Amino acid sequence: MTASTPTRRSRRGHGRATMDDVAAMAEVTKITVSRYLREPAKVADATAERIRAALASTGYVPNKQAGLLASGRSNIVAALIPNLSHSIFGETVQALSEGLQAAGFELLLASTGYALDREEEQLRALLGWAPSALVVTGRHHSGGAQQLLLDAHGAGTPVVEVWDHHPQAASPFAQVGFDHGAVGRAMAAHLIDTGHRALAYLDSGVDADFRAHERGAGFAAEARRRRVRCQTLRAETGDPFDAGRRAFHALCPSTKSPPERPSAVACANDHLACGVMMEALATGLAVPADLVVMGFGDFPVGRQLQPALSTVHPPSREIGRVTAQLLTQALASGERPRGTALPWQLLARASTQRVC
Amino acid sequence: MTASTPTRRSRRGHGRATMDDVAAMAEVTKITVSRYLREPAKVADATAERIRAALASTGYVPNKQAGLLASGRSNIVAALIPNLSHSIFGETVQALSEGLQAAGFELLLASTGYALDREEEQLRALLGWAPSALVVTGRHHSGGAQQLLLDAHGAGTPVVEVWDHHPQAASPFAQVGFDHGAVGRAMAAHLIDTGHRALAYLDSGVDADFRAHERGAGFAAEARRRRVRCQTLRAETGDPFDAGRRAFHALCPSTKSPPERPSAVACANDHLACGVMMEALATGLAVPADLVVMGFGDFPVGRQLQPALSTVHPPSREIGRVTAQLLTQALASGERPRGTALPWQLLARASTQRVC
DNA sequence: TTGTAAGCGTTATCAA
DNA sequence: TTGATAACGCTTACAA
Repeated sequence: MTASTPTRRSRRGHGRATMDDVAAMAEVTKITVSRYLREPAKVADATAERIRAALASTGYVPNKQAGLLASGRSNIVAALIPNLSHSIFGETVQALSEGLQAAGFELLLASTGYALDREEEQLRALLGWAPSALVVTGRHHSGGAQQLLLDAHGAGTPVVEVWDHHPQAASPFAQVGFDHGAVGRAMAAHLIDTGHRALAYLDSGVDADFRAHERGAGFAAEARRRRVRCQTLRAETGDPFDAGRRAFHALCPSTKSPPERPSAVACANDHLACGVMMEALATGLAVPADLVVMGFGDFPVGRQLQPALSTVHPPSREIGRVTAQLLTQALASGERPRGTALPWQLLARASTQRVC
Repeated sequence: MTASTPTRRSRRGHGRATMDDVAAMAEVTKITVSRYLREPAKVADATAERIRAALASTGYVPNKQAGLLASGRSNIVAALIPNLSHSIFGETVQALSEGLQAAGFELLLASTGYALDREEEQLRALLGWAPSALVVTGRHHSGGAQQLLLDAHGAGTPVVEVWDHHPQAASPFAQVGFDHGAVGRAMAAHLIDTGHRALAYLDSGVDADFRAHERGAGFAAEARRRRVRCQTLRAETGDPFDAGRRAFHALCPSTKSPPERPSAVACANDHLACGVMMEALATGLAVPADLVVMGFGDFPVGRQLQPALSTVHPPSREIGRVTAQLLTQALASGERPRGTALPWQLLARASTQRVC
């Protein structure tokens, strides 16, 4: 006993113990081992005991490709994310991963690096795993990618678009996120309500950051509706702090003062906003007295600045948590997942405080 | 011609086009299709043309479980990371993912949430995919996990420990990272060299953050060697900014002044350091005049603080990049990967500047 | 409660 | 240049 040299018969196998090895040691056939692994109750106690011993002594690890191929269903959820080094998506992925793991699913991850042309390629690679469900970011996809998603959807694979939830544009897929246009409008409204009549939106320099552009569009629309002047500027690519710094000078040349220049700048994210604010302070403008700045994302840095940065807190973790839950339910019941709009919060901190 | 209804014969299949469907349409057998997919040169031009057409019209996506099962090798690299919402690991994972994808590998990701007991479980799940290589964080593993890694290593699967590189402790696995003890010593040396004689290290509150503890040990050792007094405090769990704030009061009660209390505090990470510094400033201490603070990680926030936070810049992206490269080479050549020590940088910014 | 037979979709081997 | 056949390691369906 216990001498655990598994019977090696295979020519192609990779040397690990197989179910047959375990079965031989437990003096049963592999189907009984398989059954024990999935429905232990259906195996006699004595047999189970022998199988347990064999399992332990061989160090058996089931081969998933074989199992999935045989059963026809994978327990993989494939997710395609723009960028993982961005803590915002990191939180979503972390929560998604936790939720899925708890339910026995595995997360297969790919990132596009915000490159639209890589989306289709990556998606194709992910689909090769025959995932049980797909998670993609946003509702804007390249033509090829959209078709792949539609095919998967058509074949009954749940598809969830995270970080977006557009009230009108009826996507065929479930959306878990929020309306970025509404966020943009709320940002503009906040600034207008606190007395500003010359606004600017500093948009993300990343082409494929559609959600930032959408917030910008909402921002501009609200300004138009309220008949307030509004300027939009696209940030340069590269380090967002530096881009913000440079954008400040483009928006607020020292020769001008409001309403010639904006008295309030909203940014596509907190890092840009940070740059704008630091540079404003360095130039001698007071924040919020001379210039008001707000960002998006509620990055840790914003809370620590002097003055603290007003921003919008997105439901990053919630998106991951809810998506995991939705998918778990959908996969268990066989029904299509239904999207959810998740709440965000406008955090009016010191950087946009009205000065008396 | 385009009528693309694949022959559905299977009872258990999941409805996608298989290689047989493509073959039937191209009027060859599946092995020829398989060959075309892997070695197009070995297929006659006319045949290849028909296969291409069939491929496009069926929208065929190869089933990886089947391919991997048959070939015995997966192109999966499995990685186990403490936490993805932490931007430090996010950068590593992003770079790893980019490098692996470029070489045709896929990244299967799991996170332990810094829970040691989950490591073995997660590792076991990852191993089920018969990954071509394993990436784990650090060199401290639970007993079961260590055994699993050793087994994999013994079976010829490359194993890389990232974010660590211990000069003495000979790990059987390749290490790509740096010596945290050395970082701790350098931090202490920096503070002592700038005139401080009462130091403190604020350690991470996370039990499994072994690397932070190791930096602390190095820090304390250097202080001892230089005969400088040094105190170590474990941060509370929870929000690191708040933990830093509270730790400040524990370390520097208002009743004491140096050398009764430390004149320099090094922290396990920049967020803790931030908390310490903000609270010091709020309490009326000047930084760096009355108290010097430094962190670790070079988080974006540190550069933006007033004064800018001194810190250590770890090679986060480099670790991912080099690991991908190492594994790609090792898998191509069949040789074991060899570890690398990567350089970090101590960034002495304003928060530890000597005051004249 | 346990087992037999067939099959999942692909690739390796060897033959034509 | 192409194909027939047998794996790969597991699960489903159906018996015993």
